[in-house]
Amino acid sequence: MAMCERTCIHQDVVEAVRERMPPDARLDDVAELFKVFGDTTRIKIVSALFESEMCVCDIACLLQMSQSAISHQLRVLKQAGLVKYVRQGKTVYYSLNDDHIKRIFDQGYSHVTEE
Amino acid sequence: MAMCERTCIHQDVVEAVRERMPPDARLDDVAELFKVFGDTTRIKIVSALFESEMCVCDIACLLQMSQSAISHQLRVLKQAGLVKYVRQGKTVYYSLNDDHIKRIFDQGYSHVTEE
DNA sequence: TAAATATATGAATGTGTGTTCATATATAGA
DNA sequence: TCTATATATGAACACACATTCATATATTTA
Repeated sequence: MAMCERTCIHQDVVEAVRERMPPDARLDDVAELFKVFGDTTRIKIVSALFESEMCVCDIACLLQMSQSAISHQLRVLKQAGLVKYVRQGKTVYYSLNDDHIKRIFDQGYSHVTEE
Repeated sequence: MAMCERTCIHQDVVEAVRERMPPDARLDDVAELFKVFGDTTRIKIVSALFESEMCVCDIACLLQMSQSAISHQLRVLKQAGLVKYVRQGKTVYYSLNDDHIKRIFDQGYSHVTEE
């Protein structure tokens, strides 16, 4: 049985880190946010919306995926507060909610390209 | 049956967006990276390592989780190239690989706090 | 060399999630 | 009002994944 599951090795370090870390709830929110970006389909939708607002139909066409799959993922993006939409007759146009999203994406993008 | 799964509504928009979007492989990499950040345990480990390098034992102690669970997640972080480690006797000290990680985290963090 | 400790890892399990399929809803036009 | 089209959504299914459990490996110390 492992000793270290009950006792820390460096109590002082652990205490210091614990005090300086953000509260758990905050970190959970951060993970939740990144999780939304952590899907191929969703990141492609976001990437597309950087260029132009788009209707569901066109996104499905662009990504060669079913309309249903796109709708479901747009729902996730909407619930995360990343996209907004405007209805115009039969079609619904989606766009990004703010440009902070672009900054988050760019940081990730530059990380994978700088290698 | 939906018409829009075969035909785009705005061909011109779709074409323009397609041309300006990054290649699929790149976007897959970006999603993969964000997915690593998109887990509560991993984001807490990363957040802890911002403060100090730490051994597996202390991380487990800090997060009140099993040593095994932490080891498994450190493996994921290592495979993603986010952490490095140094062995010192029986203990292994993990630390962040570069400070780009901090910038990515900060963007996500400020997004969830600015609400 | 034997015992203790820190870490790593494979298998199993339960849970989460993305897509599909079928269908419902909403709007426009005939 | 009936039909066509664009979108939304619930259920089902397959797959991914995080943790646990048992155990292996590595290193130190007695």
